[in-house]
Amino acid sequence: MINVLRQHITNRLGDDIQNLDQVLLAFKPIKAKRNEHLLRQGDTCKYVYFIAKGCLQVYVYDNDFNESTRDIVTEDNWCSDLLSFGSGNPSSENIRAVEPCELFAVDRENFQKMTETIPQFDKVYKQILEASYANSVYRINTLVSLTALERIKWLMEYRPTLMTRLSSKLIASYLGIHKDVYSRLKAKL
Amino acid sequence: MINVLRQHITNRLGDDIQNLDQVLLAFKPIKAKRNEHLLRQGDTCKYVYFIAKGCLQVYVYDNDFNESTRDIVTEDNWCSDLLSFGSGNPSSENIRAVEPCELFAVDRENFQKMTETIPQFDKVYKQILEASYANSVYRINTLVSLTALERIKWLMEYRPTLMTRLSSKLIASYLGIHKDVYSRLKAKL
DNA sequence: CTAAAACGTAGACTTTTATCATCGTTCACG
DNA sequence: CGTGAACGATGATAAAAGTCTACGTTTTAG
Repeated sequence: MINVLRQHITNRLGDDIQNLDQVLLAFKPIKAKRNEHLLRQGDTCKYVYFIAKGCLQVYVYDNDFNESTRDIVTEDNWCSDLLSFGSGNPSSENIRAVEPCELFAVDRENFQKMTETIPQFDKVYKQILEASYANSVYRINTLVSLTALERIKWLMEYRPTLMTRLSSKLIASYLGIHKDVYSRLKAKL
Repeated sequence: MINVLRQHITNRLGDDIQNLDQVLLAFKPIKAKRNEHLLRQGDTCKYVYFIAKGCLQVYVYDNDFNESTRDIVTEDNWCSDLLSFGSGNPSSENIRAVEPCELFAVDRENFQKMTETIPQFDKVYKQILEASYANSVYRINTLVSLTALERIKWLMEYRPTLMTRLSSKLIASYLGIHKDVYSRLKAKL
């Protein structure tokens, strides 16, 4: 399974990477059960996770204790609260496995050491950041410029597999609408 | 005015930076008039801007050709469409000066050369990315978890100067609500 | 300086979204 | 297995947000 991570990195940096085995050793394999939490708000985010298999939800609670999903991350991607991870400050977010997951986790100490000593790993970090940022930018633009119905259509076009793979409740919370509304609008397509 | 940029960098990296003068030379001073565009959707974003003075709006158009503001960036911060800038692909965003601005612009060629050859500048780039990303994460969480009224209160608390400094129209578009709604809700506080 | 344009507020009204309750269905777990 | 909890759909209703018009004020540009 670690080969999924190896492949991910070589795909991005080419296969002439020194220290790749050393990098891979810093990652701990972790299995997360469905609904298991990897991070709770108030705790410091101690790891960056690479998802080899499964799906993670990053969410916050609104004033009425409903979940609002900032991001849904699937296999072959990275997931963390990078802000808390980088600063050591308590996180305001929660991360939960919405499917049984196979993950690789790297802690802050190893992560920082590698970004400082292994230039290739530093590039990986920048790519994680850039990809996360790109994703965020698109998401903000959809949230501020589209209606609920348009956001549903957007998801169908750009991340169609999510809609069949995940519960309606989760999709609705990702789109920033209520599950009842999602159910009705979806029926009208 | 270039000293604002010099100060910004030394504040973050300490003042023992080699090549700082070389770095600063790569930045072109630019004055932008109120309402002048620095980027139009469809064009490639050629520069990263440092704002020494003034305020920039990053926005997209929705289906009805209304502006939806992804971000508002003020002095002592960086602004760009990093996705288009990094990839060279056409941007889907627009950037406009909402006040007369004094900017420092660095183009892609110089930027990439510096990230590769000057480790200190690479750190600056990572900090720009991290700050932009952190900002985006907060923004997504407010957009998915707060009502219009709550978002107004949020802005009053965390970016109060924006509310007095900018037009209601712009603030409303930043909050993802219509100007009429913003006007009414504001009156009810 | 002045006319035109843009802006901010307000009222009336429509549409969209949220809330609440209900009811089969599905799913998880003992 | 069976049973209790979670889920998804739907109707009725309430609340929130959007739309349109109007009007006085401010800003802009010639």
